[in-house]
Amino acid sequence: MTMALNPRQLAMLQLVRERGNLKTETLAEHFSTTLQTVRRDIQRLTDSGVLERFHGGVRSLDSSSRNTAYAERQRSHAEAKQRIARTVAAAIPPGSSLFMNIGTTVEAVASELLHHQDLRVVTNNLHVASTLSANAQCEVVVAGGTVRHEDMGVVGEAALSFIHQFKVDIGLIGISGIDTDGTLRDFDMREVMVARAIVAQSRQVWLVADASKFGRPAMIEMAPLKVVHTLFTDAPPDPAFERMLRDLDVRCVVAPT
Amino acid sequence: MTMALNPRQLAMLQLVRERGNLKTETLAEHFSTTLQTVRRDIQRLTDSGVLERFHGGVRSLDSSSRNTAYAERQRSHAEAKQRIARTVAAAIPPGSSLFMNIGTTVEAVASELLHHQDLRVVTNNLHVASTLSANAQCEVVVAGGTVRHEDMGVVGEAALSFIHQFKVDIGLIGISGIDTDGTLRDFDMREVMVARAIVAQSRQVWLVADASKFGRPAMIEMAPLKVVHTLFTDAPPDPAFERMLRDLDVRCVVAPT
DNA sequence: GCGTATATTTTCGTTTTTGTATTTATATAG
DNA sequence: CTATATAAATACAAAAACGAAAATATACGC
Repeated sequence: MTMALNPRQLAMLQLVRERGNLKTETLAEHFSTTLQTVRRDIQRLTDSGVLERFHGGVRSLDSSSRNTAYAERQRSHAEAKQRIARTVAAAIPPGSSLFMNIGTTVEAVASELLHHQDLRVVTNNLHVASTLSANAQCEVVVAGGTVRHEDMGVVGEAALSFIHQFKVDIGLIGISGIDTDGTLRDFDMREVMVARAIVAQSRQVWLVADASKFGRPAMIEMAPLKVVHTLFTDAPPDPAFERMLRDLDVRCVVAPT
Repeated sequence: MTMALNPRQLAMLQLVRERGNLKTETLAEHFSTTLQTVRRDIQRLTDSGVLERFHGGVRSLDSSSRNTAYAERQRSHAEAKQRIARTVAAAIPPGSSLFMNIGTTVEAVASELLHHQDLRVVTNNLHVASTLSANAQCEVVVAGGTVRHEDMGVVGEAALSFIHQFKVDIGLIGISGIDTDGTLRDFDMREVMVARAIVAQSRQVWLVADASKFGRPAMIEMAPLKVVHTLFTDAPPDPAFERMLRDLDVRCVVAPT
C-alpha cells in the first residue's frame, strides 16, 4: 500500500521543480535533516517518475522528450535558443498579454517566463501551455482545435476563430524560415493560418528565429517580414539581411552571450 | 452511513484548511485531547475526502498545496486506475468518437488508448491531449479556454461553447466523489460545468471511478448518477450502492485483476 | 437511580521513519 | 588506467507514530 507523501517530500518536489535540479546535500541542509533521509525521499519521488536522480543530486523531469524527432529539434541549437529566450523574456514587461505559437524557440521563451509576474498568455502550443501552467502568476489560455501529432500544435478553423476573439500586446511567433526575398515561410498550411491570425490580433509582433533560419527556404508564405516589429536572434545577420531589416523598419535584437 | 461531524471535527477541518497541514500531535495539543481521538477524527475527515493524511499528520486537499498534490493524486490507487483503464480501453470500439475530461483515471485510459485505431477524441485535459498526440491513428481535439494550474484542465465559457459544437459516441468522465444519495459531485464549479456539457453532448456516458470515490462527498453537484450508462470501477460496490445502480439502470463493470 | 449507547482515554504490541556506521558504487584528476 | 574523493546503498538500532482492544467517562432514555 502506497503511503502518501509527507510535507517534506512534497516541499522537496516543489523545490526541485522550481530550481530545476538540486544537490542532495543542499536538500539535506534546507530541510535540516540527514543525507540518508533525503536519499530515501528522493527514491520515493523518483519511483513515481516525477523526478530523475543523478550522482550527487536530483533533477526535475518534465515529461517532454518522448517524440524522438521532436526531441532532436529541441536539442539542436539549444544554447542559441536559450540565449534568445532569455533576451526575449527580459524584454516582456510585467502585466503583458501575449500570443505564443509553435516552435522550439517559443517554447524556450515559455521556460524563461516561469517566474514572471502577472502575465496573460494565449497559445496554440500545448508545450507552452504545459510549461506555463506551472506559473501560478500567469493566466494561460489555450486555443481549441485539432492537435498535430508532430509538435502538439493546435490548428484548424476552431483555433483561428478562437484566436480572433483576442487582442494582445505582443504576438510572439516562431517560424521555419525567413526567405531571402523577405518573406516568412513555414511548412504547414494550418500552422501558417494560425500565425496569420496571431499577427492580425497583436499590437506588436515579435519574431524569434535563430541564425539557421535566415535564408532557409520553406514552402508556404506566412507574411511579409515587415509585419514584424522586433526580431530576436542569436547572431548578427549578414549585411544584406541587415539592410533589408532596416529598410522594412524591423528592429533586430541580437541576444548577448 | 455518513454521520454529522461534531464541533471539534468541524473546527479541526477548518484549522487544517487554514494552515495547510498539521501534525497529529499539534492537533491533540490544540484541542487538549489525546492523539487517539485526533486520529479517529482524522479518519472520519479523510474518509469523506476533504483531507488527506500522511505519516505524522494531515493536510488539506483543496488548499494552496493543490498543485503539488497532483503528483500525489497520480500515485494514489495507481494500480486500480490502470486496471480500470485497461478495461475501459478494451470496451471502446475502433472508430469511436470520445469526450475525455479531467481526472487521473481518465488520463490512465488515455495511456491505454495509445495503440487503438481510428479514434476521435475531444478533451479539455491537456495531459490527455499530450498523451494521445503520440498516437498517429487518433485525431485529438483540445477544447479552448483557461488552463487550471493544478491539473492542466481547460475550463471557462470558451471551453463550454467549444464542447457544445460536438456530439460524440462516448463521454468518458472522471469524478471526485459519488455521494450516497446518488449524486455525482466535484470540487470545482468550472470543471463541473465542463462535465455537464460533456454529458449533454454524448450519446453514452461512461464514468470511471475507483472504489475510493464511492460515498465520498464533494461540494458541487455535477449530475444525478442516472445520466451514466456504464460505471467502470475496480472493486464491487457494497450492496446498497449496487441496488441503487440497478434501480437507476446504470451498468457496472468491475475491472478484473 | 439504573441501564444502555456513545465517546474518550489508557494501554500495549506493531509498523514506519529516522539516524549512525559500514560497505559498495561512481565520478574525476593525474 | 589507476588512485582517490564523494556519493549511494545496506544494515541495524532508536524513536516516533499507528491501530486495536480494554477500561473509563459521559449522555440520555426510562
